[in-house]
Order: sequence, then C-alpha cells, then structure tokens
Amino acid sequence: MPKLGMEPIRRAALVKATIAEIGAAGSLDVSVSQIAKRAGMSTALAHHYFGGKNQIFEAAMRHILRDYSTEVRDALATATDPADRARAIVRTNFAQSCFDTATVSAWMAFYVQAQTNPQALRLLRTYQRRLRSNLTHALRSLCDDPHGVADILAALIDGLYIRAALTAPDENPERTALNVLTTLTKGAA
Amino acid sequence: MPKLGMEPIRRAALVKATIAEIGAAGSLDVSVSQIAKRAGMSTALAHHYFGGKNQIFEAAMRHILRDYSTEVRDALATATDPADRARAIVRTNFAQSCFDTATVSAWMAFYVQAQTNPQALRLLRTYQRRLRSNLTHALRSLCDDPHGVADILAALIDGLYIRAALTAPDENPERTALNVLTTLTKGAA
Amino acid sequence: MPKLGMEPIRRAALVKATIAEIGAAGSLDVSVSQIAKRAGMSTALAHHYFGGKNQIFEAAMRHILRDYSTEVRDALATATDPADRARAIVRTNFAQSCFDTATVSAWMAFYVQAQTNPQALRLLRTYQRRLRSNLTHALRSLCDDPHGVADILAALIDGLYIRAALTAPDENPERTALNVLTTLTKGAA
Amino acid sequence: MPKLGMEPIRRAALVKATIAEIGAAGSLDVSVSQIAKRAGMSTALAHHYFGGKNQIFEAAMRHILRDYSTEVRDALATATDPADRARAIVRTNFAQSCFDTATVSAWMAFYVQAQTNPQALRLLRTYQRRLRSNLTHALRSLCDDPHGVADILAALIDGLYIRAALTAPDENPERTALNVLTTLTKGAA
DNA sequence: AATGAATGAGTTTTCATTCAT
DNA sequence: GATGAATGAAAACTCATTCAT
Repeated sequence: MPKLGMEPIRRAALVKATIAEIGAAGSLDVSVSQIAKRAGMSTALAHHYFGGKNQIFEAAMRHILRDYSTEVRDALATATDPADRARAIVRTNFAQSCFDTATVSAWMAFYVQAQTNPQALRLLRTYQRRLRSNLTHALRSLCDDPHGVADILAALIDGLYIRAALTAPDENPERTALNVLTTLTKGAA
Repeated sequence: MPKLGMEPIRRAALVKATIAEIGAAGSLDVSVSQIAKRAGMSTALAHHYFGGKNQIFEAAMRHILRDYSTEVRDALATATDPADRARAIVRTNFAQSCFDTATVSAWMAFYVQAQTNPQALRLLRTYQRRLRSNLTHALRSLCDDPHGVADILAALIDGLYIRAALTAPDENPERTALNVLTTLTKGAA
Repeated sequence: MPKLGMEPIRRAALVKATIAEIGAAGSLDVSVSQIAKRAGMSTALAHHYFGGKNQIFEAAMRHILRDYSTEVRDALATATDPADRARAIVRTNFAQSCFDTATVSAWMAFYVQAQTNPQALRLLRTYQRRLRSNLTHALRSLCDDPHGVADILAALIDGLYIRAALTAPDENPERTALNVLTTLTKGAA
Repeated sequence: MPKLGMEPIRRAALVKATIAEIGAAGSLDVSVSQIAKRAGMSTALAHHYFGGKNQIFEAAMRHILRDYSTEVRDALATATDPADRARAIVRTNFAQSCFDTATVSAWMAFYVQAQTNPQALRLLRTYQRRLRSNLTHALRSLCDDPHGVADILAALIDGLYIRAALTAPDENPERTALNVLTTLTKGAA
C-alpha cells in the first residue's frame, strides 16, 4: 500500500535530522548517510526528495531562518510601544533557542557558506535586512538617526552573539545590548 | 640549489599555500593534496613536516593571528595619546589586509572550528583577549567604565567586520565603529 | 540476475577471496583492494558489508575454524568406540585439507595475531579448548589421566602439524601421533 | 672526523633495535623508520648497512637463533650424563628468555615468513635439525629408537611452547615435557 | 660515515550519487 | 513510494627507498 502525500513528511523529517546532525557534529561535516539514518530512511530517498546534499542543507538553513523570523514576529506582536519593540528584538536574538548547539553551528556554517554559496549568501542577507528593518522601524521615534543606530545595534548583536556562543558563554550579552540600546536612544528607550 | 635547512622554507611555503587555498575555496574544505601541489611538493613531504592535516591548519591559523597582532602592535606604536591608540586599534581591524579573501575565510573557519577543535578555540580566545585588553588599556583615561566599553567595542568590531566582509562590502564599517567610540567616550576620544 | 539478498553472497565471496589471498601471499599482508578484486567487487562494497579490514579477517578466521570443527564433528560421528574416537581426532588434524596453502597461512597468521588481537586470541583459545575437550572425552576410559594425556597429545599435534606444514612435508606426522597415542594409552587404544 | 669501523657497531644496534620493535609491535609490522629511530640513526644509514628491510629482518632472525644455540650449547656443557643432557635440552627450550615478548613474536614471525621467504625457511630448518640432532644424541643410550623419540619430543616442545607463549602462560610446559621424556625412555632418563 | 630531503606507490576508509527493482 | 546494491573518486596518511651533500 503505497502511502500518498509522504513528500512533505519526509522532507520535514530530513530537515529536522539535518539540523540535529549539524548540531551533533558542530559543523557541516555531516554525511547524507548520517542524516538519512537519523531521519529513518535510505540515502536514496533523501536524494530523491531533495536532489542532492546541497539542497538538503539549503532547506535546513531556510528552516532555521524561518524559525527565527517567527520568534521575532511573535515577540513584536506582544510589544506595546516602540521602546518595547526595540527591546523585544534584542531579547529574541539572545533567547535560549539561539544557543542550541545545532543553531549555533548552523549560524557559523552560514558565515562560511556565504562566501561561496550564493543561495546561502542570499539567506544571510535576508536575515540581516530583516533585522535592520525591524530595528529601524522600532527606533524611528526614539532617536534622530534610526538607520544609523539600527546598523550599530545589528552589528553589536551579531558580535555579542558570536562571543557568547563560542567563547564567553557565561557573560550576559543581552544586558550589554540593552544597555547600548538605552545609551544610543538617550534613555528614550 | 640549497639542499640543507629546507624545513623552515617548506613549512613557510605550506602555510602560505594553505592560506591561499583556504581563500580560493572559501572554507577549510581543502585537501592536503591541493595544498602540497600549490606549495610545489608531494603530500608525503607535507605530512613529514607537519605530521598531519590539522597541524598544517593550526600553523596557518597561528600565522594569520601573528600577522594580525603585528599590525596592531605597529599601529599602536605610532599612536601618540590614548584616544589615538583607541582609534588605531579600530582602524587596524578594518584594514584592507583583513578583507583578503583568504583572511576572511580563515576567520569564518575559525568560528566553525572553535566549536569542536580546542586548539582553534584557544586561538580565538587569544585574539579576543588581546583585543579587549588593548581596548581597555587605551580607554582607561577616556571613560568611566573602560572594561564595559571595551566589551561593547570589541563585539561591535566583530559584528561590523562580518557584515562588511560577507554581505555589505560597500559600507564603511570603520567610520561607524569610530563614531560609536566617540559617543561612548563622550567625545573624550 | 538477482539483485536482492546479495549480502550473504557478497560476504561469502569476500571470505573465500580473503582466504585465497592469504594463501597466495603466505601471510596477512593482503590489502582490501586485492581481496575485493578477487571477489569481483569494489573495495567500497567490501567495506560496506564488513565495516573494515579487521572484520573481514575475523570472518575469514571464523570460517576456517568452523570448517575445521565440522570436519572433527563428522569424523567423531563415524567412530564406534573410544579408541576409534581418539584416532579420528588425530587423523582429522592431519587431513589433506589442513595442508592447503591458505589454511596453513591462516593458521600461522593466527599465531601472530593472537599476540596483539584479542579477537584472534579468543578464536585460537576456542580451537585449543575444543581439541582438548574432545581428546579428554575420548581418552576417559583409555588411561588413568585423560586430562594430562590430552594436553600432551594436543601439543604434539600442533607441533607435528607445524613441522609437516612448513619444514618437513614428506614425513608422516599422523603415524607418529597415532603411535604416541597408542603408547600413552598402554595399548588400550 | 669520520669514525672508522662503525659497521659492526651499527649493525648490532640495528639488530637489537629490530628485535625490540618486533617485541613491542607483536609482529613484523614494524617500519624501518621505527627501527632506525630506536637504534639512534637515520633510515638512510640503516639501508646503507643492510641493503633493505628484508635483510635487516633476516639478520635479526639469525641473531635470535644464534642466541638460542648458545644457550643450548652452554646447557649441554654442564650436563654430566646422557639423561642429564636430554633434560638440559628440554629445559633450555622453556627458559625464561624464550618467553620474552620479542622472542615469542620473532618465533611466530618465523613461522609466517617460512612460507614465502626461503632464507627464513632455511633458518627454521637449521633450528629444527639442530634440536633433533641434539636430542637424538642424548637419547642414544636411553631408548631403542632415539630418532623416533627425538622427533616426538621436538614436536612436543614446539607445541607446548606455542601454547605456553600464546594461550596458556600459567601452565608448566617444562614439567609436562620432562614427564614425557621419562615415559618414552622407560624411566632410563 | 652519515643524513636530511624527497617521493611514488600504496594503504584503509568515506561518501555522494545512481540505478534496478 | 522506497530501497538495497553498487561504485568512482577522493580523502588522509604511511613507508621503503634513493640521492645529493
């Protein structure tokens, strides 16, 4: 009895398995074989549904970004005023989920991939554009140069994140970022 | 044709070739075979002089960090007052040499490696400690909380660097960083 | 051309090829590549089915021991009284099949491997335990110290085998062993 | 100042190192590089003095056999009557020195090599001929068939040695062999 | 007498991918 | 829809051997 409509289920399973394996390996050095095994299917099927290893990875990356976007949107939805919106964006970027081994690995892999894989570069740009746009919007009424301050905060968030994720897990990057937010908005936030 | 004392020459050639290959590949997915060929020798000799692939990579990473450290030291040597020292540090981090394809790739590879390779993590920490220490020292007389400001600036530098290197080559990260430096030191810088 | 259920076929082919190669080489200095070629498949497939070189060897060793055990069992089945059983055991150990080049090589390789490979040591011990137990059982009613005589006969069999296999192919080790058997059982056998 | 007459010193050092390495490895899987390092010289020199790996091994084998022969000769020299001579030969074959890891490994390696290396086969035959001849001589006045009994004892010694060396280090092979000697000489020994 | 330099050929092992069923 | 079978290509690494010095 051939099952119908398996495609989305299989694809989701593979994406999930890919992220898990990346997390376990700490890098993209993960074989299709490992992914397929974790997803409970043959490598041939993985290829059938995605066409190749790169496409599996791309789907996983997209998935991670989509998750991230959803979290940001949810956080923004509960915020009541501009200052709150700005703080919510900052907080989302340092939520526990962002420090999952798999997420960290995927993020670092993004940076590597972006140098050679146009698809990955596009995704990374999408993320950065969205972050900047969200921040600019929130800062509009809080300071004179929302664009400029958004650029600063966005870079600061990335820099603090890398340090916290890789080399300084004990620090409190969220507080630091919020402090800078306050400073750059002259307390308006 | 000198036949003795080849070891340092070969090692240097391999390190140089490694960095070049990393730059060309945009990642650490580079084989000893490629490196050895570019360095003009057999893979056997590469293994003979370094013992293994990892050690070749480590030597290359150390080389990059040493170059970076030298540039910082030189820049600091020409600075005349604290504010100048702080600005010099910032500028060095956005010098042209930092945006060589090979350097960018190595830097991103660092982030990936740091998650699983203790040696790489140690090197990354060394870099970050040094940057923070240099900044703190320069900021001592320029603001109330030199440690805190140094942390912010260090993270900001990393974040701006990644963006400039990967996704926004046209912007002027140096100016942005210098502006923040001025703001956080209340113009004292 | 059957395409399913190849695993047992391939494994058997590899074991057979391994024994043949060991025989041809006269030692365990045999590459997976040689084995796979003789078995008519790629090295990748050999690894796929066995996991690694050591496991291929282990399977081959087990196969040889299993063959030997079968021969002993068959010989014992046709014996009618204790004395006959004892003589059957001795004869089996000097049967033509024991002097196949491949078998001899595998046996000598066993001795070498036993020094460092616990798996090989275990197999060797299994063989020796079985031989001793079979002999003891057969000798029970034939002499006062079946255990002691079994130990002597077992060692004698091994010693005579090595000499016949390696350095004295013309002698008649079987007769010598049977003579000792007669002497030590005071003619009861 | 080129040293003269180094050849015998170097050769002896290499032979000693070879035996030590074989003992450490438990097999002949020992590289010239390891041997040369242990002997304190370059691989090139090892080749210079011996011509190749096989010749180094052969020299090591010859050395082991020479040592063994010396021990037998010394033991025979102190014996006073035929029975004592026979017992001395047996004892020498189970002396502590015969159970050194290196000696055991070399001995097992002999068996393997004898199958393909004529040189090794010749050495092995020399050992066996000598053992048989020594035993026959000692047994001449102790039993009716000294040749036959010598063959039995020689094989028994080898068989007991292998078992003691590889799989049953706790047993007392010497006593067993001496018992058989007594039996086969009807107590004359 | 001695060695550092160098390599070609070979080792085991892994993997993305294809295909017949 | 799903998979076992199969492989070519490549990876890292090792080693006996040669040669110029």
